[in-house]
Amino acid sequence: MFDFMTIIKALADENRVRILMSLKERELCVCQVTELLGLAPSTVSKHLAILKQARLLEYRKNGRWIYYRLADKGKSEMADEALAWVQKALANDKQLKDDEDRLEAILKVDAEQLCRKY
Amino acid sequence: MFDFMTIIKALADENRVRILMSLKERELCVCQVTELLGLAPSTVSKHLAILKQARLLEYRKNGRWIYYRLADKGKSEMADEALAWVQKALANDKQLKDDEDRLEAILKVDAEQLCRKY
DNA sequence: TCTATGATTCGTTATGTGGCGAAATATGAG
DNA sequence: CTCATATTTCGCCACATAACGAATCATAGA
Repeated sequence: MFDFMTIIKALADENRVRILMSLKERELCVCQVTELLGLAPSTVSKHLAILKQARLLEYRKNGRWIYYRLADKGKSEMADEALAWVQKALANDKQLKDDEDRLEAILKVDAEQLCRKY
Repeated sequence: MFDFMTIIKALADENRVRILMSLKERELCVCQVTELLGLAPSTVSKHLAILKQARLLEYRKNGRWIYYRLADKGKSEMADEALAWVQKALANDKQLKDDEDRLEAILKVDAEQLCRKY
């Protein structure tokens, strides 16, 4: 029950759901997520930490950059099923399609240039 | 996205999840749910309203009693899948098994006698 | 080492939410 | 109608949480 509630509460914020969906096809560094959501870096960092705690995300470091991705499957069955459910439920969401389009543009900008804004 | 967030937020409270799971096999009137959770009737009523708004529950009136049940399938695909996911994820939850046991006892008491306490 | 920079942590503030009791509503019984 | 009772609505309080900016930490490069 505790693990389940941790996952549900992690999902119970629109910006965190947007993060999960933006990571469906690729990994992103924090500044790219920040650009997508239009929030302060500290806020995004907190959201990522909450998703990580729920075992919905993992990350890897590469120099000064930290790349987040959806959790690898098989580590937490509950997390796997939560992610599958969210993706299915929101597969055709219009707002998230907008995010996807804007993300395409963000990915075309050099990450180093993008981050320098903050 | 709005419907999805409404459902997720409805699920993001342990007492509301307990309500959903207690209704898995049967309908219950408000005072039975109140007895199960040990909360004030007004609080339970609010929780039920939130679940109803998310289309996870329906109800029927019978005299002074109002019986709540899980939403009939086929009305909201998102709600159907949410309920299926919750039930699968928590199928073996220990705390919820306790609820189930206590519910058995509550159901043996005449509902009229039970409600008179409040 | 020193500086620049990506990310996180901390402190604060505003808003949201769960809880209760009192009052209101609705329905059945007498 | 009047009273009892099952439920909901309302007003309030305590606590949780999302947001920001400032400060801190960590790492790469000069």
